[in-house]
Amino acid sequence: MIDLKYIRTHPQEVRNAILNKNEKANLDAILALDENRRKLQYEYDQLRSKQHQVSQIIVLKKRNGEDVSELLSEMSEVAEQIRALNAQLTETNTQLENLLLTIPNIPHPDVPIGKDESANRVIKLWGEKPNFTFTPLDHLELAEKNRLLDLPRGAKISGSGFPVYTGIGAIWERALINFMLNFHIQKHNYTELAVPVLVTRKTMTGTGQLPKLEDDMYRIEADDLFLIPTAEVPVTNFFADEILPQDRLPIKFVSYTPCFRREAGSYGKETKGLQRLHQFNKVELVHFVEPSTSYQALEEIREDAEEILQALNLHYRVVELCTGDLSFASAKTYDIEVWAPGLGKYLEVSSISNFEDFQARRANIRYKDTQGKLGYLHTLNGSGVATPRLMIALWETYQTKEGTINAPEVLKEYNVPEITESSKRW
RNA sequence: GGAGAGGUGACCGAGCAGGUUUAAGGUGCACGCCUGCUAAGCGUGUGUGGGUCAAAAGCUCACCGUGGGUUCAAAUCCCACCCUCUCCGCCA
Repeated sequence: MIDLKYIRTHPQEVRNAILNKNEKANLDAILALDENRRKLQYEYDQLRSKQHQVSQIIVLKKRNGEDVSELLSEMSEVAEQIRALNAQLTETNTQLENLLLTIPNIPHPDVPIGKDESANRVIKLWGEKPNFTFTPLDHLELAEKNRLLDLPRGAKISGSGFPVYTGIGAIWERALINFMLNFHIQKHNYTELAVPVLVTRKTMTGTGQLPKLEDDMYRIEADDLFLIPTAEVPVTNFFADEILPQDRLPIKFVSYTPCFRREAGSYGKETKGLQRLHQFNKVELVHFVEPSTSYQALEEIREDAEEILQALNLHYRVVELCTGDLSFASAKTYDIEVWAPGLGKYLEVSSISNFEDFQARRANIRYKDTQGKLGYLHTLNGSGVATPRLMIALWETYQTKEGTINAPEVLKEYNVPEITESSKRW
């Protein structure tokens, strides 16, 4: 959420942000409602103040046995006006709040302005595309050969986009999650959180998924709960409506959860194999920081996520998103894209964003600085990383001429078996 | 799901047969005084948000789980909901 006072004083800047992000929001309506609200508030305050004063007079007169019936009937009218004003005020505030929730975050000035991903900037390449002496298979072919996945049965159980990992495929999945969690906990000093995957509407609004993306969320209608699209939602809201002392910052959480996305409107786009799913697993990194340090923290999370790919020795690139490709709540985002040799393309495995105080305002997360002053802290997060596309890159990168798959060194510590002919155990 | 108890400021805790309580008192915290030092004691201050103001001060409004309602007036009365605890039932 953008500060209403800021909108009032910098309307053009907000207008540009909405435009550059390809969003729609009615700024004029907000400004008009704001003005009306302040007018109503003033009138309401005046009348309430009068009511308080007369109330004291009534008390005194009654005590002296004087007649107060005239005052009462006079005040009865004032009360009626107050009720009417209050109703208008409540209505105005509700409308204003609802509209405010539709204003996207303002991109950081450094972010390249652009309509879509064609304006994104590749800012880094790490490693090289592996060379094969044979034509590499894609992950689906490899999975079939080695019985690592069963997508048809997943579709039978739940519909398309709900994968079943089988045998060693499942073991690798579990090991990867464990590896990434331990890596961030031990090397990067994160605290692990195991959180609910069903959350309330308020929680979903706090991080900015609602109201905009309701159609993309799975919803449990009977209880008005939502399945989380990312651990960002429950983890960031962990401190909702709280005030943290500055000396506790930064706070860094890592959390593994399954993630659920309806992907409404994206059917047919890059859906082959594990590329786009309704349910997948992800390890997420979340930071709560003092505002002046948030861009430093953004780089830190990017490095933390990159190190996972480095440890697995996978080629990847880092992309800085342009304004048109930024998410609703983000001020600046990096995507990390890993190379998938079988598919012959880069796949997004991590998205790292600084939300500045946008989520903190929505979720009401503040901090108290050393002078005792209150302010909204900054929140950030990044995938560290999502497993399906990571798995694609792993299988496709570590495949052999025989169609088997070697295990990366770091996963061997997790007793991950090599994937060979004899791996087909069922 | 049923029955009961409860939800008040950083914390504890009074107020709850409506009106000088614009939330008592205590603890903690901050500053000051006193003291050889510490402790004790004394004094002062001590929330959040909105409005007004160039800004600060000041003034003012709102906030006693949340949302409605009754009333000239609500922490206090009424209704609905949420959360916590205890017991029962049901399920793991």
